[in-house]
Amino acid sequence: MNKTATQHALIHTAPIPARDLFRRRGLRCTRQREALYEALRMTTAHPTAEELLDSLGGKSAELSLATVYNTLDALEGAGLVRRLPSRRGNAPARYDADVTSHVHVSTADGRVLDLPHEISERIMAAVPAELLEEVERITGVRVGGLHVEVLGVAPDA
Amino acid sequence: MNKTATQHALIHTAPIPARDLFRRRGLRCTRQREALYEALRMTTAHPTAEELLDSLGGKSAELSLATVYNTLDALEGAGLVRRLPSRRGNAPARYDADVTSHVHVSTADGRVLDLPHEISERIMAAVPAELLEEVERITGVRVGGLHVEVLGVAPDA
DNA sequence: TTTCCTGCAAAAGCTTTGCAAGTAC
DNA sequence: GTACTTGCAAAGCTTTTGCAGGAAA
Repeated sequence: MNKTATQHALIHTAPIPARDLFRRRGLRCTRQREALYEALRMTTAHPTAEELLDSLGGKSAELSLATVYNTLDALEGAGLVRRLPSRRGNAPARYDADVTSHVHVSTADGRVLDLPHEISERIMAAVPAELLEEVERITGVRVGGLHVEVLGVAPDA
Repeated sequence: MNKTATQHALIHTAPIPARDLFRRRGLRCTRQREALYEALRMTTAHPTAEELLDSLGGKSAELSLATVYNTLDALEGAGLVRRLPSRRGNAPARYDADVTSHVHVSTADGRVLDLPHEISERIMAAVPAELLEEVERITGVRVGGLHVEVLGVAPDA
Protein backbone atom coordinates (compact mmCIF):
# COMPACT_ATOMS: atom_id res chain seq x y z
CA MET A 1 0.00 0.00 0.00
CA ASN A 2 1.57 3.30 -1.00
CA LYS A 3 1.39 6.50 0.96
CA THR A 4 -1.45 8.07 -0.99
CA ALA A 5 -3.60 5.02 -0.50
CA THR A 6 -2.83 5.07 3.21
CA GLN A 7 -3.91 8.67 3.53
CA HIS A 8 -7.01 7.98 1.55
CA ALA A 9 -7.87 5.18 3.93
CA LEU A 10 -7.22 7.38 6.93
CA ILE A 11 -9.53 10.06 5.63
CA HIS A 12 -12.38 7.59 5.50
CA THR A 13 -11.78 6.26 8.99
CA ALA A 14 -14.74 6.96 11.23
CA PRO A 15 -13.88 9.84 13.58
CA ILE A 16 -13.97 9.30 17.31
CA PRO A 17 -17.33 10.57 18.63
CA ALA A 18 -17.12 14.01 20.18
CA ARG A 19 -18.77 12.64 23.32
CA ASP A 20 -15.86 10.32 23.94
CA LEU A 21 -13.26 12.98 23.28
CA PHE A 22 -14.99 15.32 25.71
CA ARG A 23 -15.41 12.81 28.49
CA ARG A 24 -11.88 11.56 28.21
CA ARG A 25 -10.74 15.08 29.06
CA GLY A 26 -13.21 15.71 31.85
CA LEU A 27 -15.39 18.04 29.78
CA ARG A 28 -19.12 17.70 30.02
CA CYS A 29 -20.87 16.87 26.81
CA THR A 30 -23.56 19.42 26.04
CA ARG A 31 -25.59 19.80 22.87
CA GLN A 32 -23.89 23.13 22.20
CA ARG A 33 -20.40 21.78 22.55
CA GLU A 34 -21.07 18.80 20.41
CA ALA A 35 -22.70 20.82 17.64
CA LEU A 36 -19.92 23.37 17.71
CA TYR A 37 -17.14 20.83 17.61
CA GLU A 38 -18.77 18.80 14.86
CA ALA A 39 -19.26 21.93 12.78
CA LEU A 40 -15.61 22.80 13.20
CA ARG A 41 -14.54 19.29 12.34
CA MET A 42 -16.60 19.37 9.12
CA THR A 43 -14.95 22.40 7.58
CA THR A 44 -11.51 23.25 6.31
CA ALA A 45 -12.24 26.96 6.19
CA HIS A 46 -10.89 27.90 9.64
CA PRO A 47 -13.97 29.87 10.63
CA THR A 48 -14.18 32.69 13.14
CA ALA A 49 -16.37 32.37 16.23
CA GLU A 50 -19.10 34.34 14.52
CA GLU A 51 -18.92 32.32 11.32
CA LEU A 52 -19.30 29.18 13.40
CA LEU A 53 -22.35 30.60 15.10
CA ASP A 54 -23.83 31.54 11.73
CA SER A 55 -23.20 28.09 10.32
CA LEU A 56 -25.23 26.70 13.20
CA GLY A 57 -28.20 28.90 12.55
CA GLY A 58 -27.05 32.35 13.61
CA LYS A 59 -29.30 34.18 16.02
CA SER A 60 -31.78 31.33 15.97
CA ALA A 61 -29.13 28.75 16.85
CA GLU A 62 -29.44 27.19 20.23
CA LEU A 63 -26.24 28.73 21.41
CA SER A 64 -24.95 32.22 21.96
CA LEU A 65 -21.79 33.95 20.82
CA ALA A 66 -20.53 34.06 24.40
CA THR A 67 -20.89 30.32 24.59
CA VAL A 68 -19.08 29.91 21.31
CA TYR A 69 -16.11 31.78 22.73
CA ASN A 70 -16.25 30.02 26.09
CA THR A 71 -16.52 26.65 24.43
CA LEU A 72 -13.73 27.23 21.95
CA ASP A 73 -11.58 28.33 24.85
CA ALA A 74 -12.40 25.15 26.77
CA LEU A 75 -11.76 22.98 23.74
CA GLU A 76 -8.46 24.72 23.11
CA GLY A 77 -7.46 24.11 26.71
CA ALA A 78 -8.32 20.45 26.24
CA GLY A 79 -6.17 20.28 23.14
CA LEU A 80 -9.08 19.61 20.78
CA VAL A 81 -8.97 22.90 18.95
CA ARG A 82 -6.28 25.22 17.73
CA ARG A 83 -6.73 28.95 17.83
CA LEU A 84 -5.18 30.93 14.98
CA PRO A 85 -4.62 34.52 16.09
CA SER A 86 -5.30 37.02 13.36
CA ARG A 87 -2.51 39.01 11.84
CA ARG A 88 -4.55 42.24 11.48
CA GLY A 89 -5.46 44.63 14.23
CA ASN A 90 -9.09 44.06 15.07
CA ALA A 91 -9.79 40.96 13.04
CA PRO A 92 -11.28 37.97 14.85
CA ALA A 93 -9.30 34.81 15.52
CA ARG A 94 -9.86 31.70 13.45
CA TYR A 95 -10.20 28.16 14.73
CA ASP A 96 -9.08 24.76 13.53
CA ALA A 97 -10.18 21.34 14.76
CA ASP A 98 -7.11 19.75 13.20
CA VAL A 99 -4.61 19.86 16.04
CA THR A 100 -2.01 17.74 14.31
CA SER A 101 1.07 19.81 13.60
CA HIS A 102 0.61 21.24 10.13
CA VAL A 103 1.41 24.32 8.10
CA HIS A 104 -1.05 27.07 7.28
CA VAL A 105 -0.97 29.48 4.40
CA SER A 106 -2.15 32.94 5.43
CA THR A 107 -3.26 35.10 2.54
CA ALA A 108 -3.10 38.87 2.41
CA ASP A 109 -6.89 39.11 2.51
CA GLY A 110 -7.07 37.36 5.87
CA ARG A 111 -7.96 33.82 4.88
CA VAL A 112 -6.16 30.74 6.12
CA LEU A 113 -5.59 27.76 3.82
CA ASP A 114 -4.48 24.30 4.78
CA LEU A 115 -1.50 22.72 3.16
CA PRO A 116 -1.87 19.04 2.25
CA HIS A 117 -0.42 16.94 5.04
CA GLU A 118 2.19 15.39 2.83
CA ILE A 119 3.94 18.67 1.99
CA SER A 120 3.14 20.09 5.39
CA GLU A 121 5.12 17.29 6.98
CA ARG A 122 8.00 17.78 4.63
CA ILE A 123 8.23 21.42 5.66
CA MET A 124 8.01 20.75 9.39
CA ALA A 125 10.49 17.90 9.18
CA ALA A 126 12.98 20.10 7.37
CA VAL A 127 13.88 21.80 10.63
CA PRO A 128 16.19 19.38 12.40
CA ALA A 129 15.56 18.50 16.03
CA GLU A 130 19.15 19.35 16.94
CA LEU A 131 18.47 22.97 16.08
CA LEU A 132 15.53 23.07 18.48
CA GLU A 133 17.67 21.48 21.17
CA GLU A 134 20.19 24.20 20.54
CA VAL A 135 17.44 26.77 20.97
CA GLU A 136 16.69 25.25 24.37
CA ARG A 137 20.33 25.48 25.39
CA ILE A 138 20.71 29.07 24.22
CA THR A 139 17.45 30.53 25.52
CA GLY A 140 16.63 28.23 28.43
CA VAL A 141 13.11 27.92 27.05
CA ARG A 142 11.65 24.44 27.09
CA VAL A 143 10.55 24.05 23.49
CA GLY A 144 7.03 22.75 23.12
CA GLY A 145 6.33 23.23 19.46
CA LEU A 146 7.15 24.83 16.18
CA HIS A 147 4.75 27.10 14.41
CA VAL A 148 5.32 27.48 10.68
CA GLU A 149 3.19 29.71 8.50
CA VAL A 150 3.51 30.59 4.86
CA LEU A 151 2.53 34.15 4.02
CA GLY A 152 1.37 35.10 0.57
CA VAL A 153 -1.15 36.64 -1.78
CA ALA A 154 -4.08 34.65 -3.09
CA PRO A 155 -4.71 34.99 -6.84
CA ASP A 156 -8.50 35.35 -6.87
CA ALA A 157 -8.86 37.83 -4.04
CA MET B 1 37.75 37.68 9.01
CA ASN B 2 35.52 34.97 10.41
CA LYS B 3 31.78 35.11 10.67
CA THR B 4 31.65 36.17 14.30
CA ALA B 5 33.95 39.07 13.63
CA THR B 6 31.84 40.13 10.69
CA GLN B 7 28.68 40.15 12.76
CA HIS B 8 30.44 42.01 15.50
CA ALA B 9 31.48 44.65 13.02
CA LEU B 10 27.96 44.88 11.62
CA ILE B 11 26.49 45.40 15.03
CA HIS B 12 28.67 48.43 15.54
CA THR B 13 27.89 49.94 12.19
CA ALA B 14 26.14 53.27 12.59
CA PRO B 15 22.43 52.83 11.86
CA ILE B 16 20.83 54.82 9.06
CA PRO B 17 19.16 57.89 10.58
CA ALA B 18 15.42 57.51 11.01
CA ARG B 19 14.92 60.74 9.10
CA ASP B 20 16.43 59.22 5.99
CA LEU B 21 14.47 56.00 6.31
CA PHE B 22 11.24 57.95 6.65
CA ARG B 23 11.85 60.29 3.76
CA ARG B 24 12.94 57.52 1.46
CA ARG B 25 9.49 56.02 1.91
CA GLY B 26 7.52 59.21 1.61
CA LEU B 27 6.77 59.44 5.32
CA ARG B 28 7.04 62.79 7.04
CA CYS B 29 9.55 63.00 9.79
CA THR B 30 7.92 64.20 13.00
CA ARG B 31 9.35 64.31 16.50
CA GLN B 32 6.88 61.65 17.60
CA ARG B 33 7.73 59.24 14.84
CA GLU B 34 11.40 59.63 15.28
CA ALA B 35 11.25 59.15 19.05
CA LEU B 36 8.99 56.14 18.69
CA TYR B 37 11.10 54.47 16.06
CA GLU B 38 14.34 55.11 17.92
CA ALA B 39 12.86 53.68 21.11
CA LEU B 40 11.80 50.58 19.25
CA ARG B 41 15.19 50.24 17.62
CA MET B 42 16.92 50.44 21.01
CA THR B 43 15.19 47.52 22.63
CA THR B 44 15.07 43.80 22.04
CA ALA B 45 12.03 43.35 24.28
CA HIS B 46 9.33 43.57 21.58
CA PRO B 47 7.22 46.08 23.48
CA THR B 48 3.51 46.65 23.16
CA ALA B 49 2.13 50.01 22.04
CA GLU B 50 1.48 50.99 25.63
CA GLU B 51 4.91 49.88 26.82
CA LEU B 52 6.42 52.03 24.10
CA LEU B 53 4.39 55.00 25.23
CA ASP B 54 5.47 54.42 28.82
CA SER B 55 9.11 54.16 27.85
CA LEU B 56 8.81 57.59 26.27
CA GLY B 57 7.38 59.20 29.38
CA GLY B 58 3.87 57.78 29.63
CA LYS B 59 1.09 60.30 30.03
CA SER B 60 3.58 63.13 30.07
CA ALA B 61 5.20 62.03 26.81
CA GLU B 62 4.70 64.29 23.89
CA LEU B 63 2.66 61.74 22.04
CA SER B 64 -0.61 59.96 22.59
CA LEU B 65 -1.53 56.30 22.48
CA ALA B 66 -3.59 56.88 19.35
CA THR B 67 -0.52 58.30 17.66
CA VAL B 68 1.54 55.34 18.79
CA TYR B 69 -0.90 53.00 17.08
CA ASN B 70 -1.22 55.17 13.98
CA THR B 71 2.51 55.52 13.70
CA LEU B 72 3.29 51.86 14.21
CA ASP B 73 0.74 51.11 11.53
CA ALA B 74 2.37 53.56 9.14
CA LEU B 75 5.83 52.20 9.89
CA GLU B 76 4.62 48.66 9.36
CA GLY B 77 3.13 49.66 6.03
CA ALA B 78 6.47 51.16 5.09
CA GLY B 79 8.25 47.96 6.03
CA LEU B 80 10.18 49.49 8.91
CA VAL B 81 8.40 47.66 11.69
CA ARG B 82 7.04 44.18 12.18
CA ARG B 83 3.87 43.59 14.12
CA LEU B 84 3.71 40.42 16.20
CA PRO B 85 0.09 39.50 16.83
CA SER B 86 -0.52 38.12 20.28
CA ARG B 87 -1.48 34.53 20.76
CA ARG B 88 -3.95 35.22 23.61
CA GLY B 89 -7.42 36.65 23.30
CA ASN B 90 -7.28 40.24 24.46
CA ALA B 91 -3.54 40.69 24.76
CA PRO B 92 -1.96 43.58 22.89
CA ALA B 93 0.29 43.07 19.86
CA ARG B 94 4.04 43.44 20.15
CA TYR B 95 6.32 45.28 17.78
CA ASP B 96 9.79 44.70 16.41
CA ALA B 97 12.03 47.13 14.55
CA ASP B 98 14.12 44.26 13.22
CA VAL B 99 12.42 43.46 9.95
CA THR B 100 15.06 41.04 8.74
CA SER B 101 13.63 37.56 8.56
CA HIS B 102 14.33 35.94 11.90
CA VAL B 103 12.83 33.48 14.33
CA HIS B 104 11.02 34.43 17.53
CA VAL B 105 10.57 32.35 20.62
CA SER B 106 7.14 32.88 22.17
CA THR B 107 6.91 31.86 25.80
CA ALA B 108 3.81 30.63 27.56
CA ASP B 109 3.67 33.80 29.65
CA GLY B 110 3.32 36.01 26.60
CA ARG B 111 6.86 37.26 26.11
CA VAL B 112 8.72 37.15 22.82
CA LEU B 113 12.44 36.43 22.71
CA ASP B 114 14.81 36.88 19.82
CA LEU B 115 16.92 34.04 18.61
CA PRO B 116 20.51 34.94 17.72
CA HIS B 117 20.74 35.59 14.01
CA GLU B 118 23.14 32.78 13.42
CA ILE B 119 20.80 30.04 14.59
CA SER B 120 17.80 31.91 13.30
CA GLU B 121 19.24 31.75 9.82
CA ARG B 122 20.02 28.08 10.12
CA ILE B 123 16.39 27.39 10.98
CA MET B 124 14.94 29.51 8.18
CA ALA B 125 17.38 28.09 5.66
CA ALA B 126 16.44 24.55 6.61
CA VAL B 127 13.21 24.89 4.65
CA PRO B 128 14.23 24.44 1.01
CA ALA B 129 13.01 26.90 -1.60
CA GLU B 130 11.70 24.08 -3.77
CA LEU B 131 9.15 23.26 -1.09
CA LEU B 132 7.85 26.81 -1.14
CA GLU B 133 7.67 26.71 -4.91
CA GLU B 134 5.63 23.56 -4.56
CA VAL B 135 3.32 25.38 -2.17
CA GLU B 136 2.79 28.01 -4.86
CA ARG B 137 1.94 25.37 -7.44
CA ILE B 138 -0.44 23.55 -5.14
CA THR B 139 -2.29 26.49 -3.60
CA GLY B 140 -1.91 29.15 -6.25
CA VAL B 141 -0.81 31.56 -3.56
CA ARG B 142 2.15 33.75 -4.41
CA VAL B 143 4.46 33.09 -1.47
CA GLY B 144 5.84 36.23 0.09
CA GLY B 145 7.42 34.98 3.26
CA LEU B 146 7.84 32.31 5.83
CA HIS B 147 6.96 32.87 9.43
CA VAL B 148 8.66 30.56 11.89
CA GLU B 149 8.02 30.70 15.61
CA VAL B 150 9.25 28.49 18.40
CA LEU B 151 6.73 27.95 21.18
CA GLY B 152 7.85 27.05 24.67
CA VAL B 153 7.89 27.65 28.38
CA ALA B 154 10.38 30.05 29.95
CA PRO B 155 12.12 28.72 33.08
CA ASP B 156 11.97 31.80 35.31
CA ALA B 157 8.36 32.78 34.71
C1' DT C 1 0.30 76.76 1.03
C1' DT C 2 -0.78 72.34 0.77
C1' DT C 3 -0.77 68.13 2.59
C1' DC C 4 -0.08 65.18 6.11
C1' DC C 5 0.16 64.34 11.24
C1' DT C 6 -1.29 64.71 16.08
C1' DG C 7 -4.30 64.24 19.87
C1' DC C 8 -8.40 64.05 22.18
C1' DA C 9 -12.51 61.80 22.73
C1' DA C 10 -15.52 58.67 21.09
C1' DA C 11 -16.54 54.65 18.54
C1' DA C 12 -15.76 50.09 16.90
C1' DG C 13 -14.45 45.29 17.38
C1' DC C 14 -13.32 41.21 19.62
C1' DT C 15 -13.40 38.71 23.87
C1' DT C 16 -14.44 38.00 28.71
C1' DT C 17 -17.27 38.00 32.86
C1' DG C 18 -21.19 38.26 36.53
C1' DC C 19 -24.99 36.06 37.61
C1' DA C 20 -29.41 33.60 37.44
C1' DA C 21 -31.45 29.68 35.31
C1' DG C 22 -30.65 25.26 33.30
C1' DT C 23 -28.45 20.77 32.55
C1' DA C 24 -24.95 16.86 32.71
C1' DC C 25 -23.40 13.66 35.72
C1' DG D 1 -27.89 16.91 44.56
C1' DT D 2 -23.70 18.98 43.07
C1' DA D 3 -20.96 21.06 40.02
C1' DC D 4 -20.49 22.78 35.69
C1' DT D 5 -22.62 25.18 31.55
C1' DT D 6 -25.51 28.42 29.19
C1' DG D 7 -27.09 32.92 27.88
C1' DC D 8 -27.92 37.51 28.36
C1' DA D 9 -26.20 41.84 29.15
C1' DA D 10 -22.59 44.47 30.49
C1' DA D 11 -17.89 45.27 30.98
C1' DG D 12 -13.01 45.07 29.46
C1' DC D 13 -9.40 45.49 26.16
C1' DT D 14 -7.19 46.68 22.15
C1' DT D 15 -7.38 49.27 18.10
C1' DT D 16 -9.48 52.61 14.88
C1' DT D 17 -11.63 56.94 13.51
C1' DG D 18 -13.65 61.90 13.17
C1' DC D 19 -12.24 66.20 13.38
C1' DA D 20 -9.98 70.45 14.72
C1' DG D 21 -5.60 72.32 15.44
C1' DG D 22 -0.64 72.00 14.28
C1' DA D 23 3.47 70.99 11.83
C1' DA D 24 6.35 69.28 7.76
C1' DA D 25 7.55 69.99 3.12
